[in-house]
Amino acid sequence: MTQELPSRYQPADIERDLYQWWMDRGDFGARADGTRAPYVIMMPPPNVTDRLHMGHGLNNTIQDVLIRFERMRGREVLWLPGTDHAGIATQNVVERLLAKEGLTRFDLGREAFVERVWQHVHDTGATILEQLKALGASCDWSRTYFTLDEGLSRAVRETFVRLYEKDLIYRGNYIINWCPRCLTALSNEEAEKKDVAGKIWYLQYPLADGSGHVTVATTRPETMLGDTSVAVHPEDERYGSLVGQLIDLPLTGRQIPIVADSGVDPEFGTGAVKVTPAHDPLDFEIGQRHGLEPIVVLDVHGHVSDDAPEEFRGLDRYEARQRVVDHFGELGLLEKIEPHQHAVGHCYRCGTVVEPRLSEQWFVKMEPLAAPALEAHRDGRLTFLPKRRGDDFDQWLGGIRDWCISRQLWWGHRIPVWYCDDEACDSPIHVSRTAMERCPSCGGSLRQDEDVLDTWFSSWLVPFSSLGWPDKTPDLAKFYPGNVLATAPEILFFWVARMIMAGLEFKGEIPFTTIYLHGTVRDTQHRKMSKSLGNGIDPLEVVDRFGADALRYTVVSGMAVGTDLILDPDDLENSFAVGRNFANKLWNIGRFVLGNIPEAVRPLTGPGPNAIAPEELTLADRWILARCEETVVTATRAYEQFRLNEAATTIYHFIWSDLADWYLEQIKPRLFGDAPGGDVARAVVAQTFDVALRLLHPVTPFISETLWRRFPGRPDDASIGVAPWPQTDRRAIDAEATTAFGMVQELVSAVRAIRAEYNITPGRAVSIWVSRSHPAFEEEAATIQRLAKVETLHFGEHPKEPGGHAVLTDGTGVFVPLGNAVDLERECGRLGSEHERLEKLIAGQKQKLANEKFLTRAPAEVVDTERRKLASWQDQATVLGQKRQLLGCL
RNA sequence: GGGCGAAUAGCUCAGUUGGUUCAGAGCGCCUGCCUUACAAGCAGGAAGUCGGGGGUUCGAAUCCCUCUUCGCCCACCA
Repeated sequence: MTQELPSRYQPADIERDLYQWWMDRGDFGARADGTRAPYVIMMPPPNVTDRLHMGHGLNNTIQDVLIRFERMRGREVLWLPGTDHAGIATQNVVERLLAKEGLTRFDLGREAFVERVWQHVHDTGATILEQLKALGASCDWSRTYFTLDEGLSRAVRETFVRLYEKDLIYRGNYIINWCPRCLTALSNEEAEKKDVAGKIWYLQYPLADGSGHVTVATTRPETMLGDTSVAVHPEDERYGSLVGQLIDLPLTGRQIPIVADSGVDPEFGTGAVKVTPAHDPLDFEIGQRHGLEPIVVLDVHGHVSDDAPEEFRGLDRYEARQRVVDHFGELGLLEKIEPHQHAVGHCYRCGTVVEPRLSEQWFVKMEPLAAPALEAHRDGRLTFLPKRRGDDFDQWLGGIRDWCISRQLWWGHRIPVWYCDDEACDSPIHVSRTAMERCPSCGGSLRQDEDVLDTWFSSWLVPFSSLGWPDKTPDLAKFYPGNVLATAPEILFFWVARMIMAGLEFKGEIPFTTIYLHGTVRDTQHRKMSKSLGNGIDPLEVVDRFGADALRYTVVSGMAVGTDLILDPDDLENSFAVGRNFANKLWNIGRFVLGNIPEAVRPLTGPGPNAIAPEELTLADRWILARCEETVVTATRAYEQFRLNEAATTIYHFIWSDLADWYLEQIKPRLFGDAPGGDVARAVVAQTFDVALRLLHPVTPFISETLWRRFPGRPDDASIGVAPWPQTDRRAIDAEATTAFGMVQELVSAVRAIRAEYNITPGRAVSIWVSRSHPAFEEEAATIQRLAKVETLHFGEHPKEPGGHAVLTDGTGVFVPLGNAVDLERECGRLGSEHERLEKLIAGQKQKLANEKFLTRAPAEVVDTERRKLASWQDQATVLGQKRQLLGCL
């Protein structure tokens, strides 16, 4: 595979075909029967509501980096993709589409509506998978799942039945969060608390005996229509004598008692609470304790129900609120109104203010499930990145409440419960793994529960349901438990925590050990990207314009663990410049390198007759090989520790600064023509670039593969994706070469700086004097001459004439004669400020080294280092002083 | 109301356990270059009292306290 590369980097030309080639090879598929150690990541299944956004781009890039890294390291890698039916979210999307046609789901009826949703998700589901491919995601597509697939549905029913049989699922009448728009119950997590600037109304409730009134404070006056009592704290002296008395509840004609309950906070409001058991969780509990019959005064739409006084019936809750307040005002019972900031639950899918409402629902008893999960965290089996997310996890599990799992929706897993129609049946409720027709106890006809399950009730099973559970499949045996879960922190409770609980409950093991909770993609104002704000970025647009590699490199390098990723949706060019520039650079390096190693290169090591002997290597060769080793060590460790940004930027720096800016420039003369040493340079550049590409492959798969495959002698069927990860060998790091070539770099930079300072045109060669020789300067003299455009390199004392001066860190002086070009004043100023800086450093350092405490308490090696630093600075200062004298500055 | 995090160059952010190469990168900006891989580039440069104050230490961007400003999570004070 050595055909020539196009001269321009056009990602679109390579990515699509390359992805297909990978697919055809089958490297993304995992083998359940293999002997390699498994490495498993479950993709957080994107919702089929819509195509992917940049957050998915980030999430899946991270996963693919980890997956490709481990695949190259020889693991049996399974990255299992899927999509989520996303019950309430998807139903909402389709309902909105219907609304545009002037229809509601009720116009269609359940069956037709569900059919309509299926149509929608077929489209979006397919688009999502295509988008993932465009990003380069190396998933095992043969195992792709959808949470409504028959297999996963079977797992859902299985778990429901098992939990029911263990008494961990129950049905009951409790206060739940109700969305009056979606017309369904929500879990506590689905009711997002948002701070709202509201009001608190102080209402006077007259005592029935006419002896006065009790003032209650409320943020929801409309609920007073359903009040069944007023509660005070039992030890609240202000109200002690009133307990047991009756109140004439205004507007309703009802009388309600004053009760004492320790759930009341005497500090808040007036210390007297109006109790609405049907519309408030605390009130519900108080009602239960005092045997008060709840009155549901708000219906499913949030309108006042028929159990309220006639004049309010049918009113929207906010209209009713105003009407109630008005009435109290007219009756002279409205004591005061205060502004009040408080947290109000909002439906996480439509944003409507949820209404706490008494309703019969199915629940999962969570405490027994949470305990083992808590333990798994506390005994260190779970690792959270960043660590502090583990505290959130711990806190949530510690205070966990039961999970309302029934939803009054049509799109989702139907609850596997059947009710007997025969009222006389003594066992009317049947929970079953399979459809039931007749009542097993009385033979009567059955009807299935109309409701569906919370969408998360299928997602929490994914780590094993996607592998065939409850069957004992080879996949399950090989790939459960998995390793890493990478997702956004928003779904830590919805999904991650529940997966851990389900894994422990149904499989006896945590489903993964590392939980990588990455940041959020935000715009330049740090706002979360969203459709409604119009600040989203379509990953496909980025891929089209700059390539998947540019997208991937940008997001990986730009985000450390625990931080967000800021991108400007109005300036994609700038946002993705880092990745785009780097991809382009790689391409050009590739063109240069591959164009200069047209044939197989000599082996760098080994006993073969053609192998390169160590003494054939130049200093530059040894240096770049050492830098390459260092990069392998650092990057590998960074990948292992999930510091992907560090891995990416380390490799970037090696390729761009070390390899391209220095090494490639250094070897050019050897490469051109039949210059001596060309074979060695080719071998070294081939080796180091090959390693660099492999290190980089997890981040930029397309371009690394494209270039890597074209290396001379590469078999046509070789793929970098399954090439071995570079070995790390610290012993191969040649510290001496690193230091020595570093001096050469320093010298070249010093001369360049002087040239730039005095505007010496790039074409004009100069002579330079270096105060003392050094083996590195001798060996790389030609390099110095070429890279700094030096005609003659002199060693020793320089002529006494105007020129530019510099001092290297080891005290070596550098002189560039400039004839009349030199501006003496300017040069003196430059050297003067440099000298000043050094003197300050020296003074501080002397003080430090004179400090008895430092000498005795600091480790010997630190003291030693500091001494050497001082010596070096003093050397530099001396040389600088001489130069200044020569120039007549002093 | 509780818990937690962040503040480093104009912008976006690195900085692993306090001490070599600790004050860095990319973008932006300034200067000069179309040097036959790359102008999406090359070379050089300006720019930060590491949010304020106090403390611990021989030594602090790094540890402790405090203040300010942002942000996140949790919460049945009606």
